[in-house]
Amino acid sequence: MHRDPDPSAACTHAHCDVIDAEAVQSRARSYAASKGTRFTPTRQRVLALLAATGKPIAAYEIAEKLSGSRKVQAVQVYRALEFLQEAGCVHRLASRSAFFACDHRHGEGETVVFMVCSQCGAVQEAASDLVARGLRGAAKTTGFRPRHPMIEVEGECAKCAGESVS
Amino acid sequence: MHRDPDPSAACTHAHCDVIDAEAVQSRARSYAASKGTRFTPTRQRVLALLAATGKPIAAYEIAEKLSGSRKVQAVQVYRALEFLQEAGCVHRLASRSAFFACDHRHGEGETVVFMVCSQCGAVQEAASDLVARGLRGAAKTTGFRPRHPMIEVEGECAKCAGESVS
DNA sequence: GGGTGTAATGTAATGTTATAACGTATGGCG
DNA sequence: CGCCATACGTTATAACATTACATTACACCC
Ligand SMILES: [Zn+2]
Ligand SMILES: [Zn+2]
Ligand SMILES: [Zn+2]
Ligand SMILES: [Zn+2]
Repeated sequence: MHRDPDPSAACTHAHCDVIDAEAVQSRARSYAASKGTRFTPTRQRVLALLAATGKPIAAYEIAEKLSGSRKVQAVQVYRALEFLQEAGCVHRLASRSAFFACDHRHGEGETVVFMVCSQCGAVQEAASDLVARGLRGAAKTTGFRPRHPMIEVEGECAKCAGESVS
Repeated sequence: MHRDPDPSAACTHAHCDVIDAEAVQSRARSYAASKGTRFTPTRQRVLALLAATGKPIAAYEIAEKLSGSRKVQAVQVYRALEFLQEAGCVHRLASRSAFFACDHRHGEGETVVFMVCSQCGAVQEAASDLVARGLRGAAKTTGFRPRHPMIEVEGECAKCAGESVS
């Protein structure tokens, strides 16, 4: 997600950009250190799966994919996801009740837009100052104090839009 | 929701603005007429409840509240909500999986911001052209074709913010 | 090494939100 | 009335998420 397409990338999935697994893992690791907690194997496995998948997937899907001889229960996945979201490595997409990895370092108070392709499901992120200003303006007229904006736009990514035209 | 506060309004709930039930019902009625469908009693009851409640409530909560001698099943509520959303009388709040009535007439392609108070749960709506432009700008940089934006901002409404200060 | 306390996990059950399937009823229309 | 589409009633199930509680793993100190 949210990286320039790289034709040489190891992704076999035409519509999924790959995220920087190294970067995102190291972020999780330092978050854990800063909180006196651990970046445990389960958390690592969930994050690695999300990073490799490159688009939003459901928690139960993660549980299934990680289940081998030992079955991974949904509750374990939710626990890992909670940690990873706090660490800023993973976002939840409310419109789909799905989770995806993010290798951005979002600044505090940054207003991020999730653009979700209705064809392939891939998500692109973009920070927009203009949107942020618009939200502040909208809030001002009613005296509302904005805290946590959530912006999800459904549409078609460049690849899918291109294909449907051809 | 989304009306100027009116101290003379019949709302006993300090934090819930009341919506124009008449207007919203007539909108549902004309939508039904235009589609050759009906604004049936169940649909009327769901809409009336939402209008009177003035803030988002869950589908199962609607079912409970409407249940008297005859129990109203969730599936009936979801069916009514589907109709009402198509009619533009009701929105779904993804961040809370809840539904609320709306007496706005949103223009086609209008970008609406839902501002949800984390204290009292009330929702205010505002259309923002600036946000719309921001979204178009963000989309442009990646070639994304936006279709259906969904913008939900959590924060504190003027009333609750005022109270917490005092 | 052994004791202690917190973080994390395992396991089972339950809660919450949403839809599928299918037969019945209703209402408009010719 | 007979037909057709819409809507409803009922049951079941899918999909998403959390609670509760017993147990284990780990860092820390002695
Ligand atoms: Zn991100
Ligand atoms: Zn796509
Ligand atoms: Zn509205
Ligand atoms: Zn409030």
